[in-house]
Order: sequence, then structure tokens, then C-alpha cells
Amino acid sequence: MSSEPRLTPTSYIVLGLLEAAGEATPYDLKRIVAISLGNFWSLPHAQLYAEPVRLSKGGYLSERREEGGRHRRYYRLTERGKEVLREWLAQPTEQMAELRNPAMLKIFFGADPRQMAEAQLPVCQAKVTEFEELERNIEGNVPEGMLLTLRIGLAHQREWLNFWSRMLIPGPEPSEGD
Amino acid sequence: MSSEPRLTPTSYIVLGLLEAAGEATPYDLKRIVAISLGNFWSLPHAQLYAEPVRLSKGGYLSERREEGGRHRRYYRLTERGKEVLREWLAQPTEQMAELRNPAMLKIFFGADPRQMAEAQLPVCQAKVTEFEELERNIEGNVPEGMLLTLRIGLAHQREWLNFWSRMLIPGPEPSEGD
DNA sequence: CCCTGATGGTCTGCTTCGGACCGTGCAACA
DNA sequence: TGTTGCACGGTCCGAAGCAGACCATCAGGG
Repeated sequence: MSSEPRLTPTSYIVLGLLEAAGEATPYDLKRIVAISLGNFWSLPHAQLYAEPVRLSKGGYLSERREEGGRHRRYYRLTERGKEVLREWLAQPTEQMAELRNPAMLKIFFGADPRQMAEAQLPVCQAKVTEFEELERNIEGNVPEGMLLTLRIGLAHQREWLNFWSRMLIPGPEPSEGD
Repeated sequence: MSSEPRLTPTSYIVLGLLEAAGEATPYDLKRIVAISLGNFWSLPHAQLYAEPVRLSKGGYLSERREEGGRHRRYYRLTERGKEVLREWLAQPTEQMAELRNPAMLKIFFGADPRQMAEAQLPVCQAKVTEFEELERNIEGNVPEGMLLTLRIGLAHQREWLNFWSRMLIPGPEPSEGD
């Protein structure tokens, strides 16, 4: 009864989504991810097809197949699945996020911050706006946790916006030669 | 120069580090990463051994081997390596960072924010302190880009600190004793 | 001279990534 | 009324990244 396949973050994402959805196909999961979780934890859609297979084998999910044209797979949590999800949720973690921004990496190695800012600012601004709208739309009719994640996401996005904006302020000459 | 291996972020990290270092062994790179870049873009040390091999094959690095006991490999940028690095640095990118904080993921799926905050706060606080010290120590004697990345890293870390602190403020009761 | 621990390096198995590619059915339109 | 195109739903694969066990060299002290 111990670890058959080990459970990774991806596993818990699938479990978590299925708990909320009740029963769903990978395609459903894919769409849900696209409008929610994907904002801060993206994954290739192929994993949402592969992972449930692994989880079924481990007894965490039950599977039901459609007979008709597209043999859709419907997945649902088993008791065991619910249990491991509950345990995971109750287990605090000290792991922290990394920044991993490609533009930042370039700056670290000496790229021109202004040039990066010019590319980053528009997308960054768009993200902020998007998140703000999203927040307004979901406030009140969505679990508290999702709101919190959106808010912290927004806070970070604003921090980036701030950073990139500052890069563009025509400040003390970018001294070519000193 | 046939079958080029494609250049990934990891590749550019190695190239970038080598440009600064001149010549270095993977072990050198590993130590450099540990105290600088690793703060916001970590990688398993094994990659710092594997990647230079790939890069050498592609003609981006030259390799010199020690004769003695540990056949250390010393790497150095070739002209070609310098060139692709320069190109990469000059190329702005719109890609943005993801948040990917495991604690946040749990909260998204309904975990108790306070409980997570209790685990996150101490490490988070420690990071902030560490970064602040680091900033004081390197200010002035390090390339501008590295300072900038440290500063934005610090800003984000503070944002997290803020977030987790707020979670702990004894606010509208979620029942404490159950 | 052996033990221990730091230094320096290799290997392996699995997960994740990215994207190409494949059927099915519907809808536009010639 | 067929054909074409495209959105939907899904599969597959190779390459890159991750985690961590493990190995090999060397120095110093008992």
C-alpha cells in the first residue's frame, strides 16, 4: 500500500482539480487549468492526459470510458485519492518559489535593462490588468484559496511592473564607459 | 558544425558564467552558482557537468584537461560561444516568470493559509535577511545587472513575507481549536 | 598506514517540457 | 452535395531538467 507511482506536484494538481470537478476528462482539466491554475503554475496539456493514467494505476482515480465516437475517459477520485489529497493539503511545506524570469537572467549576465523592460512592460501590464479583472469577476463566488492565490499573483505582477517601469525612467545616463 | 544541440537557458547560464570566469571547471561553476545565480535560478549540479560537454560538442566551448590525479576539465568560451551569448543577451524576451510556490498550490486547493504561513514565514524571513546582507556586501563591487537581479529578488521576497504575515494576523475567526 | 571527511565528479531513473501529429465531426461555401 | 477547413479532443516522442545516490581523490590526524 505504500508508494506505487510516487506522487508529484502534477499528481496533486490532477487530484485537486478532480476533487473540485467531481468527474472530468483530461480535456476538461486542460480547460480548467487554462483559466485558473495556469496563471501561476502551467503545465503542458499532455501531462493532463498522462498523469491520470498513472494515478489510476495507483488506485487514486477511477476511470470510466465513453462508448461513442471519441472514447473519452472520465476520471473521478477514489477514497484513496481523496485521502492522499487531504494529507497533502494538511502538510505544510517550507519550499519557496524561484524567480526564473528569462529577462532577469539576461540582465544578470549583463543585458541592457532598458531593452528588456521595453519588451516586458507591455505583457506585464496586460497581465496586471487581466488579473485585476479576474479578481473583480470571481470575488465572492470562488473558494477563498483561489482568491488568495490570485491576489498574491497580482502583488508579484505589480512588483514586476514596478521594476520594469523604473528601468525606463530616463535616469542617470547609462554610462557606457565607466 | 553540423547537428547543433539546441541552446537552452541552462546553456546560456554556462556560457554567461564562463564569460565572467574566463576559464573554469564545472566545480567552479557550481560554487559560483551557489552564491549568486542560485538564489533565483537553481539547477542541479549535475547539469553543470553535463552541459559543458554538450556545448563543447557544438563548438561553443573549448576544453582543456588536467593530467594529474583528478582529470579536471577546464572550459573556456570559443569565439562562437561568445557570439551566441552576445546575441542572446541582445535579444529581448517577452516571457514572464511563473510563481510555482508549492505552498501556494496547496492554498489554491483549499489548504489552511495560516498553517502554510507558519511554515513559510521563517524561511522567508531568513531569505530576506540574507538578501539584505548580500546587497550590502556587494553594492559597488559587482556588475550592475547582478545588483538589479538581487534587488528585484529582494522585492519579491518581501512581497511573500508580507503575504504570509498577513495570513497570521488574528483576523475573522477560522475556528482554532478543532 | 588507515580512517574520516571534504573535495570533486559521475550515473541513473524518472518527470517535465514542447511541440508535432492524428482522428472526428461540424460548418461554411462553391 | 461534396470538399475543405478548422476546432475539438487526444496521443506520442525526444530532449531537457530534476533528485539524489554513489564513486574517486586527497589531506590530516590517530
